[in-house]
Amino acid sequence: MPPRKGPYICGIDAALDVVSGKWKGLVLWELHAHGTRRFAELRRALPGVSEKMLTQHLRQMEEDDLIHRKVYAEVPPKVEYTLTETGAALNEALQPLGEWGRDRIRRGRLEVVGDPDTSASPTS
Amino acid sequence: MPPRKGPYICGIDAALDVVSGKWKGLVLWELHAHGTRRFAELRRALPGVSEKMLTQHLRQMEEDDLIHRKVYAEVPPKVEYTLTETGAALNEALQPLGEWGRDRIRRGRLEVVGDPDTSASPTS
DNA sequence: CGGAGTACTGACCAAATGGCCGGTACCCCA
DNA sequence: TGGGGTACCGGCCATTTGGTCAGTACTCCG
Repeated sequence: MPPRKGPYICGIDAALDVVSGKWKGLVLWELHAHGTRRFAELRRALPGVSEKMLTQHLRQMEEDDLIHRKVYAEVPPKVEYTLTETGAALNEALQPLGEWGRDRIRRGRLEVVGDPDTSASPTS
Repeated sequence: MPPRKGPYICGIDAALDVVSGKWKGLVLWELHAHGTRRFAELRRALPGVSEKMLTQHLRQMEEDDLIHRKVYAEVPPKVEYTLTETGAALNEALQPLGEWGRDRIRRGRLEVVGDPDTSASPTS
């Protein structure tokens, strides 16, 4: 694994690079919503995620300094994940995007079909 | 191609779904910066993109109602791409993310290694 | 008349991504 | 004593993603 692909053209793709991965957005979201989550809690929060992918994503995010991993040397293993400052900042930056996404979901992912020209006769 | 994968857990992944793709972020960026671009202009703006991928991405973005495609029935083909309102809104929503990404690039993708404990001796 | 440009499309292939399953080491509960 | 839970790791495989290359139809330029 190369140290995060290549030279970036603009900030957008640097950021997108870091959040691309089927579950990373959700992990960020979970951690943002709950502050601290254990491995199994995250797994349960992400319906359908495999343990392998979850660990893999978590490790990458740790390497990218988005999350912090705290291991307790206890007998039934216990690991807690939290957002780092950078991760929290990312989440802040993701808020408008989430807003946009929610809007999009609300409209059924489709703009109304009518174009401005035909808007002379509304709903009748 | 299913109509944009599945039920989304939150707005974030709905949005990420729509911008994931090696060049989509850059296309958005280009269109935002220039307003209107022709196919070949976009190709030249994205160093390394293949024509196939570019068309593919553009078609998906059109289907997602992010961009508008205007075909001129001229002899040497001419097609112009512009952002739709939705696309422009997406771009707005991406600004903070771009900001975050630029920050990240500036710091060389790495937080300073020193931890708070050792910060007693500053730069002297 | 040949070469380049325009905006694509499709075949074929390689790499990346992610899913399934099995194993680990140890504990608690019935 | 056996099953479930904890937090993983690794192999194998299917799907997805993206790249390379060739072709299209027609025009402009030298």
